[in-house]
Amino acid sequence: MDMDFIGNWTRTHDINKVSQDLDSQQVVLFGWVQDVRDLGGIRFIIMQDRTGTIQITILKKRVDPEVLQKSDLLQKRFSIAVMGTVKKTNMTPRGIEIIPTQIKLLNIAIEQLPIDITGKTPANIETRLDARALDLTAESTIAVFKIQHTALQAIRSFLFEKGYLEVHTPRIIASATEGGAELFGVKYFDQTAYLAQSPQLYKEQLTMSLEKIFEVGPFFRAEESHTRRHLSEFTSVDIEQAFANADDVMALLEQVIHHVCVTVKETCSNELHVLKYKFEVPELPFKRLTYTEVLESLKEHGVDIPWGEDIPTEAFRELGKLYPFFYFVTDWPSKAKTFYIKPRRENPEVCEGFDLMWRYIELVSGGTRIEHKEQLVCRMREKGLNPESFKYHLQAFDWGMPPHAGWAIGLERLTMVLSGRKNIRETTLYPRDRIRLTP
RNA sequence: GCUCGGGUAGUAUAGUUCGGUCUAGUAUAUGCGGCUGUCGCCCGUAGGACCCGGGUCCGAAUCCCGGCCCGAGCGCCA
Repeated sequence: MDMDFIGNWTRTHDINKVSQDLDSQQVVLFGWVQDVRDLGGIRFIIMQDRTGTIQITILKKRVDPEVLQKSDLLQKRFSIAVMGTVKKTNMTPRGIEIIPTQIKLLNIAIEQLPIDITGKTPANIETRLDARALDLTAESTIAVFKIQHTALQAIRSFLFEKGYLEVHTPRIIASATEGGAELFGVKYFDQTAYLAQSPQLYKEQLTMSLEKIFEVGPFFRAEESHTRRHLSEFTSVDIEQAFANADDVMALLEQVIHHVCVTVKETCSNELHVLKYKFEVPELPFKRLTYTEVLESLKEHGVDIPWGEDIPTEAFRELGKLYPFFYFVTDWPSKAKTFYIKPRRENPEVCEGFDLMWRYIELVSGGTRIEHKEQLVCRMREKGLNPESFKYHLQAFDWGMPPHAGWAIGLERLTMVLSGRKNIRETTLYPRDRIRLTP
């Protein structure tokens, strides 16, 4: 099949920018064939780009024979350019259609696509991920990532506005940053290195220089987790701030989340409509429950957890039914949190760590950090960690480490909340999990 | 890692309980033909599948054993 060249054509409009205001004007559109409906004497080409779809209408008796001939060839996913006239009409949902004067065929696709991109016969997530590049062309999939983009943009602009500096810490590290989560090892010349599970230690160190920082980036956990909310590679939105405590960063966090919800709701109404999903902008402040209150609340509903134990998933699911929106869980037992979270001065059994939950999903975790070296070393030992392997981190505490606090949002989990997806792999372009390493 | 559940055309599924009209049904997709206002177009037509290996049996998609792959939940973790 002969292909055309773009030549001197330039795109004049994104497809969603073509409106009734452009009636009778000539436009040049680039995109793909999403669907062809041929009724005999009339043929409708549904053309798609990342912004939406538009109908190209071909009246076979009236159209230029060359255009007709070209349109005979078109199949789903063929990449095309269309020059044509915008026509106002009451016969399409958008009130416009394109009457083509010239069509260029830029590239072809196979006849039998591995998944249905129009949504008529939805495929399972596994099948979709195997053909992810194609799956990502489905309007509903695009919608998820537009929402993610909008959320991230909202977070960034909010934090920039508040004076946070965006930073980039290493992904390749020499040893465990936190203990706990398993690390992926990598060959690093003649040494063994690891993929970072979090920017935690670096961002803490940066509070003694840049004071208020944030970072968005991928982190890696070599856990055996096999659930709808875990990934081996995920995107973390981290902040850390000097001269602040848990209360300060919780207040910041709920404002960030609120701003994200408002922004997504305002600017992604089409995407939310495509996804058939609605959410309410949460009211501030978010509910704050202490760990002890959570246990009491669970006990009233028949779930008995001894104080000090971690809260199992099943209990969180129960809790999510009682508090179906955003809520904080604060004042965790010190032994249930990592070493760098600060125990409360008046009662060291509990700490200044918190989680922001959405129903049963842990969206964010954070807290006040320990700023004194001796206490930090002491906590490392309690957790069975060797302070020697943290010597480069610990030396920073000799140089005027300020009191500080911070948090980390799981971006894919936040996207689940904002898009109503129930599997985290739907909110990641190319997910990596216990099983999947491709595509 | 543990416990369940599953593997049938490109996709999504029915059939498996209790083996036999299963020559494996349906939808959608694909090919071909028809149709001038569709928008999940419609109508006709064609081709297309029982994860692999072994066993029981006159007979296995269905039962048994082994393998491979996948999902959900738990644990771990965030």
